[in-house]
Amino acid sequence: MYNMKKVGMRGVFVIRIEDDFDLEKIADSGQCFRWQRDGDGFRIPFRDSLLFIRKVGPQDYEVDCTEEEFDSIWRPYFDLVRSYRAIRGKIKKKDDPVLFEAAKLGQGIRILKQDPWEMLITFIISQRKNIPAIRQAVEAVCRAAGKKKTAKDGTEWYMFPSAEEIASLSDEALASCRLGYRDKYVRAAAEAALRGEIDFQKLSALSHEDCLVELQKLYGVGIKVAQCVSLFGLHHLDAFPRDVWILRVLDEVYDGGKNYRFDAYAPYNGVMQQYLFEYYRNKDAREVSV
DNA sequence: CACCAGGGCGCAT
DNA sequence: ATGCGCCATGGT
Repeated sequence: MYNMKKVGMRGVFVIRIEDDFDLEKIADSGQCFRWQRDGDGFRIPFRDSLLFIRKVGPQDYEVDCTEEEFDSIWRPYFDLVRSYRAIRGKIKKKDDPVLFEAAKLGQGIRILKQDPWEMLITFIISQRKNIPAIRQAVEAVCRAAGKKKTAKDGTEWYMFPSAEEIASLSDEALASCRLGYRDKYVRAAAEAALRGEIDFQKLSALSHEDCLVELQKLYGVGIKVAQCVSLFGLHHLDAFPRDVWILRVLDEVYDGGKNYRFDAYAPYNGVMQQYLFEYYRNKDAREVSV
């Protein structure tokens, strides 16, 4: 626990996180679509838990769970046992000034350990959508099929639905989530899961490459979605999803990717991908405001 | 191996 | 009001 020590304890307590950790940047990084801004903090749903977390000092965060819950659920979720500062330190300015700058601006981004089933459905839904639209569609699916929960403070929220819950939706109910042509992919994935054809335990034990091959056997899952599930759901940190922004930066800066040093950053190419994604997606806005 | 359709929303114009 | 583009994929 080199990057975290507790400062107090109660149902609400404050933890100190000394490693790279920036809630705003993680929330904006396109890996989680259900975080909700609440006052000066965030409400974060994960499986059957809801965490409220807010920054109360340079490295201090107030959380509304017990210490045991933080250690068993949220510390793994935030991947706090790993040093992202050390990963960032692998980037040398002279080798790659663009990635160096991206990582400087993206300091604080981490790769969350999210639920693989949720990631599969979420990234199937994500195709050809922008981030606000993904948020809306995912929330609609949760409201239509997920279990309703009430947090300790009375906040009502919906769990991400299981395969059974999604499969049991009528065509009309699923259509009401406005997933467009993706609804058939979502239904197919739920039915495949019910037939026992998706075993995330087995997938996470496979090599990253074999894992991608297996995921792509699912209807509606191509290389991009497979990489996202692998990175954000199975925590294969070398997975490198290529969305339009990454293809753009590879094309414009790295000669179509030929000059990008994948070998130098293995097995953390996925972390670098997050820095580049964030950097390039916000490039225009940054240039206008500066 | 190239297109191309298919939904719907965010966002700039 | 209107068109363009979005963390793609399957079909032809």
